[in-house]
This record gives sequence, structure tokens and C-alpha cells, in this order.
Amino acid sequence: MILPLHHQVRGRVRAILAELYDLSDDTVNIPIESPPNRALGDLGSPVAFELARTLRKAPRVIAQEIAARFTAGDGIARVEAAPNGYLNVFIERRAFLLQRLGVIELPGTAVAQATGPSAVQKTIVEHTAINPNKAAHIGHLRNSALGDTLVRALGFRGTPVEVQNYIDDTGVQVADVVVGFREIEHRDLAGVQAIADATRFDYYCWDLYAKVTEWYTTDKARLAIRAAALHDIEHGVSPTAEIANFIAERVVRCHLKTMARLNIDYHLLTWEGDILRLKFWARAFEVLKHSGAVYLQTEGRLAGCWVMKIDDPIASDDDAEVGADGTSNPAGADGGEEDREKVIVRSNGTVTYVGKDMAYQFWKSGLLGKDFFYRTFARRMDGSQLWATTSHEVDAEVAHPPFGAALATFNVIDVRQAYLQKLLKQALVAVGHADEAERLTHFSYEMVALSHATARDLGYAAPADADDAKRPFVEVSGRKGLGVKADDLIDRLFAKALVEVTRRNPELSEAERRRISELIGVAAVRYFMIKYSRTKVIAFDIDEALSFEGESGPYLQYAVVRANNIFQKLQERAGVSTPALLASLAATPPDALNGEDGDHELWSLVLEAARLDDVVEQVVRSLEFAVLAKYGLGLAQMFNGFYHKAPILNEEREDVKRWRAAAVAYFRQQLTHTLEIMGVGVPSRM
RNA sequence: GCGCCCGUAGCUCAGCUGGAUAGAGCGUCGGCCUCCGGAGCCGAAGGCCGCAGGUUCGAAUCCUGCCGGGCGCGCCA
Repeated sequence: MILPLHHQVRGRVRAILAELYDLSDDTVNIPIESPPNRALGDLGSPVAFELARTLRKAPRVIAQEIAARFTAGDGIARVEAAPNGYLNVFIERRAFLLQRLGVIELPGTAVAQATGPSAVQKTIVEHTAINPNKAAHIGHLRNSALGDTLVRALGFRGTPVEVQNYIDDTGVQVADVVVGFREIEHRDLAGVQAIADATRFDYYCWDLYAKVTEWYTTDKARLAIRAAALHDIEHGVSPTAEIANFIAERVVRCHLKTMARLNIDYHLLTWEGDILRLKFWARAFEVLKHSGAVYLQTEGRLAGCWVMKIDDPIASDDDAEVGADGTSNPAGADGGEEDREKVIVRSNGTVTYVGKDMAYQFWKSGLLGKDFFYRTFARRMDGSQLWATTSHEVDAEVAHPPFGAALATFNVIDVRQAYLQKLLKQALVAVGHADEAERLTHFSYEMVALSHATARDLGYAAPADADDAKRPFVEVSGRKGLGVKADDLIDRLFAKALVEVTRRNPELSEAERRRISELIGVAAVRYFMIKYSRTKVIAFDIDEALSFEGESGPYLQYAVVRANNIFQKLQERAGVSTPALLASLAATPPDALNGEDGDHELWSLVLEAARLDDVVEQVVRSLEFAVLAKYGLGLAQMFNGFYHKAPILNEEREDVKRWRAAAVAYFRQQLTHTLEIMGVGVPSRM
């Protein structure tokens, strides 16, 4: 951890600024950065540049004046003004490392914990939310990997988190599969159950879903069958509703199994059907009507609908200018340009998706005044209960944790839903809860598409003249059945890892080799899914995803395994236990740590390892997990370089040996934490 | 048409709320296992940071306008 030191430096610079220039505390922000190399310093601040204009002094002079006032102590060795105006801080290295290794006490932590935001309230993270009508694919994996990493990152910094997975069991997609079973395969509930027991059900539905889509296109009249099925599901009409229930529940169990393979799980499954049956919408509707946010449109195109005004700063400019070319579209036969409205309740009285989502969000934010009933659905990976909502009081378990009513909410949903998420926020504002709206975050990310090479592997060949062929990637499509199933990808990764592990460690038992392969496979997928910025479309390439080299999860694991090996060997060959080694540091001269011969590699490793807390803060602030991935990569690279250059077991100088070991001990601790935040474990061997 | 996103090395991408010399992986070429495990390390080649203006001590980063690409804008979800 480096942040306590940041706070300290900031505080002391503030005090000096107040003293020297009479600058009040919060007018100046004091950025803390990393100087390009250790010879320049451990922490650096360009604060003098910003002050240069207001103080009418050269940055270098300001930096010098601040540095002159800066006294050593409290973990800071000295402060220098660089010739170019940077203020550079040098850390008291020995104390810093010993504190982080727990050899000596870290001053101020007890206080910091006691005075910290003790009453932090719960944050809800909703992710995954796969339609329960087919197997999960790689697009869903990006969602879950990002969502779960967010959950872990929040947990790392002490924020209580509730993880929800929303199940759209009453939507068209489930209806489609019901239609497929009944109309194409002519099966009843028992028939569907038999198939579920005899096959990989989510895979079966994947294919069936594609078939149904095709089936609709051959005769548009068949769409009426879908509409009827959807209606029956929403109203609980037998037997359609029972079949739909069965399908949804079975497929959800498949999804849970898939996600569990990647160390991803949830506290609560919220079922859309329960939101309908418990009339959450009716309550939300009252509030929305009462506030005037949603009103009945009486004229025009949307007459008879309850609508919400979209406040889009679109600025209805003059569009009178239409080119001379005759393509001017007749914009407004009857009012095309005035305020836009979004339908919330259709003229036939049914609620749109947005409406249901608003009710759900009101509940998440603690504004609905209603609650679900709850039942145990399954076991979580740690053995505790996975809860699900229910609308039947008879099924309900009285004793359950409190759900919903969170201080803050993150909805992990891809960028294509940005518009709807914006409306959701707007609805909160409209009913007078601007603060809740402020604390609602749409964690958006770009979609996963397929590289042309991988689409070809899957047997998809776009006609050369088709649009698809010209695009930079091929879109995943559940409707077309085009996509890489999550479990297929995971299977391939596990299998490939097993080959590699077996080649390197033939003496291990098969069970052990499998265990290791799975850890490696998980690292590969999860790292792959977070290493891109969330604003970037991933053109998924199977060969790239299967790579265990370079910028990959296994590379990070490998670094930790190597580090662990050193301590194991230290114990085996020299009989030195890690605790004993660390204990001996207090009495070891710190020359090696301070860089004899101007060599700061050892210290650089320690300092970089310490940055994890800073990185996690940045990641949570920006929701950019690629930063975490890059940090882990850089740290592993730094260690690997150090590993080759600085031997430990064979180092003769005892003090050098100990400090190197200490640095590596801290490194592996921090990189292990980094991997934990990614949901990745460390194998015993690789 | 309007809104959001992307454009950096041959390819895939980093570049933190403007800051010290624009970096990594893959690929290419050349080295390194009597030495803690080579899923590794070291080195080389490879960049008008899409284009043009602007803001300032300083711009890959901020603003404007273009160009190219993606997505969104339904009484679908």
C-alpha cells in the first residue's frame, strides 16, 4: 500500500503552501505521480507548475522553496526539487518494506481504520443477466468477468457489496424456445423435461433458438404464435408458463455452473416474473404518475400510451435548410420535431421493458416500499446460500439477509443499452431522487464480436459481397446461433493447459494436473476479458485467447509460482523458514535495499508492488479494469527481470540475499492479491 | 439526421484527472538453460500518435472542424 504515504505527502505540502504562500487548503490540488526512474525519486509532484502562474515564480524556485521546508521523518527520507521544477520525494526504504511485510508496525493504520468511513453502506452490483434460453457465450463472459472483478475490487477496499443476477424469465427469448419445443418439436412439459435430463440443455436450447428464428422468417404469420406465448407466460397461463418456468430455471442452473468454473457467483437471483407478480410495477407507476414524470398522451401517434419525456439536449435547431438535392424527407406531417417521448405503458395496457426496469431500480435504490419474498436457490461456491426472489409466500424463507435498498448501484450492461440506462437515471431524477440517480452507475462496455478467422473456424462464411465481409469483425448473434459458447472456450483452455502442464510436470497425479490446468485456464479467460479498455470492441480471436504467453493471465501466475518456489527451496535446501527470514531483517543492514552501485532494481520492485491500493482506487473510479491487468503484467515483468538478474539461493552476501528475499516476499503477496481481484488463483506448480 | 464510442509500431492494444525519453504483447531478426523451472530473460528493427486548426510554460491526452469505422435512437427486450 502506497496511499497512506500519498496522503501524508499531500498533507505536508499543503501545510507548507499555507505557510509559505498563504494558500488555503483546497484551492490547490496536489497530484502525486511516479517519476520515470528511481534515481529521480520515489514519488513526484508537478505541483509547482500549477502554482507558477499564480505565484509569478519559476516552477523550479517554487519546488526548491517547498523542498527546503520539507523535513525528513515519518517514512520520508528526503525531498528534492528537480531542475525542471518537479518536486521529488524519496521514501525511507527500510521502514517502508518492513512495515509492509508486517515486521514492524505501520504507523497510523489503526487510526486510519478507526476514523475511516465506518458507516459505508452497501453497494449493489448487477451483472451477467443472460437470457435464460440458451448457453452463455463469450459476450456474456465479458460482462461477468468485468462485473465480478468490480465486485472483488470493491471488496478489496472494504465496500460491502451485494451481487445480483437479473433473470429475464418472462421475455421473448424464453418464449421463443417454448415455441420451438411446442411447435417444431411437438413436446409437452414432460417431453421438455426428458430432454433436459438427457442432454446438455443449454446447448440444446442454443440450437433450438436458432431454429425457431429461422422458422419465423419462413412464415411471418408465425410471429403471432410467439406473441401468444409471451402473453401466456406473463399471465401464468398453463401449460406455456410451466414450460417457460422449467426452461428458465434449468438454463439458469447451467449458467451458474458455467460461471462457477470461472469463480463467479452471486448473492441473489432476481426474477423478472416476481417483479410482475408482486406488482412492483404498479407501485412504481403510482410514484411516476404522481410526480408527473409519466403522463398519459392523448393525441398524436402515441395517443393512449403513458409516456416519459426524454430530456435530450438535442437542441432542436433550425433544420429548415435542406439540400437542393431532392432527398429532403418530409419530416413533420404531424409534429415530428417537438419533444421526444418514450413509451412506458403501451396503449394496450402492458408495461415495456423500461418500465419493469424502473421498478427494479427503485427497489435497488430503496425507494419502492415493497420487497420480494426469498428462497434458497442453490449453494454458492463458498457453501453459503444463493438466494432467489420468489412471489409465493409459501415458498419463502422467513430468515434471509436484507436485499436491495443500497446506497449505490452499478448496472453492468453493454453500451448498446446506454440509452435505456440514461432513461432509468432520468426517471429517478424525475421522481425527486437526484442523489440516488447520481449514485446509479451504468457500467457500460463495448461488445465482443468475432474475428473473421474465428468466424470462419465456426463455419460462418460471409458472402464476399455482403456487408459482413467488409466489416472489421463479425457480430455474435444468439438468434443465428453464431458465437463461441463460454463452456466450449473454457473446455478448450482447460484441455490445452492440461497438455502443457503434463509436458512440464509428468510426475504429478492426474488430479493435481487437472487442478492446475483449471487454474491456468481461468486465468487465461478472465485476463483476456479485462485486458481491453471497456470502450473497445473485442474482435474475439480464438488463437489469441488460447495464448498462455506474454500479456496473459498465466504469465502473471507463472511469476508468482516462481517466487513461491524460491521460498520453498529456501526452506528445503537451507532450512530457512519465511517467518524466520523476515524476522532477521530488523537486524540486517539495509545497504542492498538502498541500492549499492546505483542499482535500484530491488527497491523498484518493492515500490511497484506497493502501488496496488492506488491502482485499485483508480480502477474503481474509472471502471477501467485494463489498468489492473496492465499493472499486474508490469509487476510480473519487473519481477521476471529481477529474477534473472538477482539470484537469491546462490547469493553469498547474506544481507543482500535477505533483502532480495524480502522484496520477493512482498512482491508475491501483492501480485497474489492482484490475481485474487481478477478472480484468479495461483497454482502450486506450472 | 442526432447522440455515444473508436482511430498510436506490420497486427492487437497501453499511455493514469495535460507533464520528465510515446510503451507492451504478438509477429520478424539475433542471442541466453553446468546457475532459484525457458509459460521465461536480453538485444535489434519497426511511430508526421487519422488530418487541419486552436488553447498554454507544455498536447497522443483538452476544444473546434473534417476524414474513416462501429454502435444506438421502436407501443422489441
